Amino acid sequence: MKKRQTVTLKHIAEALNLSVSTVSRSLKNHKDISQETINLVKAKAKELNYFPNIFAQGFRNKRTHMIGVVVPNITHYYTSTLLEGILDEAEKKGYHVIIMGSKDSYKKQIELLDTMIHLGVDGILLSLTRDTQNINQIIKYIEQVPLILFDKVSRKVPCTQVIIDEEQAGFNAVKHLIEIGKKRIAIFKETEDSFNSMRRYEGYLRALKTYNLPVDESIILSSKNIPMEQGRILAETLLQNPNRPDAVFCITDSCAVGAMQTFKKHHLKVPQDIAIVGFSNSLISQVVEPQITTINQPGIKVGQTAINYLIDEIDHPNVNFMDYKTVAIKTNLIVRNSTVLIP
Amino acid sequence: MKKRQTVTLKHIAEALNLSVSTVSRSLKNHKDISQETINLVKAKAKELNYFPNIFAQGFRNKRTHMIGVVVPNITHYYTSTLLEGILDEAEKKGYHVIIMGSKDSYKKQIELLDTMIHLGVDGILLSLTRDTQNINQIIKYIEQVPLILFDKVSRKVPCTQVIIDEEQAGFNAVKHLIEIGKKRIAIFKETEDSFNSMRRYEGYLRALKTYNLPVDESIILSSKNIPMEQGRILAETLLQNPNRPDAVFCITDSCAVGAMQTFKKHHLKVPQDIAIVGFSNSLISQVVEPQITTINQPGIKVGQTAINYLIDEIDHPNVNFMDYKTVAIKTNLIVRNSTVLIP
DNA sequence: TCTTTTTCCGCAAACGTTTGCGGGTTGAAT
DNA sequence: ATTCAACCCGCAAACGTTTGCGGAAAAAGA
Repeated sequence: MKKRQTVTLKHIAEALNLSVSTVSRSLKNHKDISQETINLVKAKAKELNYFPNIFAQGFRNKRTHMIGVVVPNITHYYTSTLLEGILDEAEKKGYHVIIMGSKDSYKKQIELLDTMIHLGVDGILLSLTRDTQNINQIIKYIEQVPLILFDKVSRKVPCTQVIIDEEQAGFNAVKHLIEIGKKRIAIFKETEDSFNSMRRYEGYLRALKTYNLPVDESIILSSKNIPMEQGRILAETLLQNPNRPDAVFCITDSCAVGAMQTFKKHHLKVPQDIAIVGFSNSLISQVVEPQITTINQPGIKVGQTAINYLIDEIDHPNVNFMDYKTVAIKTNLIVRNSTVLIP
Repeated sequence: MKKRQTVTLKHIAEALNLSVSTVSRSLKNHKDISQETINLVKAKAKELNYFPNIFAQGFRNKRTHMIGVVVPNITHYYTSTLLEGILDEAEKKGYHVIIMGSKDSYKKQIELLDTMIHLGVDGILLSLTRDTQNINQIIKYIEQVPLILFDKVSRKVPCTQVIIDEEQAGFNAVKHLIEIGKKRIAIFKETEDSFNSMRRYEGYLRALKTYNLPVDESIILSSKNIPMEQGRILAETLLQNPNRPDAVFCITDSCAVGAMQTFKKHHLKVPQDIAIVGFSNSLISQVVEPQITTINQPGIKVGQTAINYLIDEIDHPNVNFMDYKTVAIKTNLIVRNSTVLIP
């Protein structure tokens, strides 16, 4: 390993018999410098393959052009689409991204945020862990650095938030079930500490209300989190119900797959006997038989939107504390064979 | 947004009536400093919540404690497990990670590597794009900064490489098919420019040879890349074969799922009529019916191993150019219903 | 011709940390 | 009492970039 090349302003200055300051100013088109000199400097800079030393810059100014991203779990498919949007957009705008995973631990989340601050990031994109109760801790960070919430958010935190329109998505899912003639629609959801699940549930309720269907607590099933196994368990529970529903809206695709497996095991026909709608349009929703009708979440767009709002906030630090907004990205329903028979 | 707190060595020095240099040395246990002073300084540092300015440090020394990771595609599930291993291990070792995606473009890959160098990363973890022909470009980077290849690698690049033992995995997959009594085993693979696929294919050949089965070119099917759709197409092709195979080893899980869909469409029984082995142990291999026997790749371990070798190389820059090695992480076969009937 | 303005550029300080060097103090050895 | 280590610690320079300030040269006005 050789020492890496390191051409500095000084080299350009010496080659051109100019001062370092003139070179520095030329490269950023300072008005004090003649166009002639500017051209000269830029040419020489390109010739020598000059690149500013990020650390000297970040040290002198306070800008580092780095953005920190903290998410609960990196290996989740939807998360990776969010990250893709973030990374692409960041690169376009000349920012670099540092990603860290909090493993859904509040304590770890705080540690990571501290690290980010100390690393000197210009701003932070945060997706909250499920057990984020102590909002005050988070608020302290907002006072130190531009921070916006995305995906897993909380209304209680006063900052800009970018999410998908969970409520509308839930509404559309149930509306679809109603439109295909289902009358008794169950829901498998998470317990109250999940913001996303709560909002989807609100959509469910609004749809029932809009179409004058009764709300029956006995077919509203919750559990702490919803992996596939939980879908099976809730499905078993549901089948105990003397008045079996003719459809179920599952808050996640995994849960929907688990539920479907159980229904099939009990020789129920999907969608004739019981229709299923999932959430996420994950890969598995497309490979099971029948394929699952689901909500498509444009993760890339959420990521892009989030980082653009963040960069905007970084560039305009004057914005008022109370001047934040919630941005809801629209979803779309993808209809497949778990709700309607397509030849 | 308030200005962020910025406790420097100077503050500690003034509070203790010491010089900045003494404080600096105390914090790194320099032998010139008395234990008494060291304790004093460390206590005050903690009290003031001092944290070294990364940029001043990275500027002064040449170490940045940042590691660059370049992968073809972030949204791939296996990639995300690799990243998880990398991120966790990096954090433990006090490094930060910058991730960038090359979108499987060679040109973009080069751009990203340049960016990483200019960013001043201490080392680079690289998973090659498929179309990486010009190895010389890559070698230039090796001369500038510690770099190791992982997952998607090339033997031609002289540096440490961390991969799974693809050949052994391929061998084990086919060996399993032979052991359950299959005699005529097809393979769906990628074309020659995929290192990983080539190695798995070699394992396939070795297994046939070991068990004295003939190699039949007519049931060795390749295509440029292998998504699910391609699995269906290759399966259709295979069914044209007058002498139908009784098993197929698919180089990816997606491909296996596609193939299975086609076989079922043609009313073939899996595994009785034709058995299937996939590769990756991805989520979809577990949700289709029947579930797919597949190779489990410990992505987290690969990631951990890769970054540990890299950090080692960073810490010992004296190592010789030719002193690199290839590390192959063992895989394991997960047997499911696509090869044997489990009640 | 002399002053005033404009244009263009260099000087030097500053950011926070690290480190070679040199100097002061202490205690022990001569 | 003098010398000599050993032990602590401070001075100052350096890393590459940015920027306020001041000044020389050229252009304009009188």
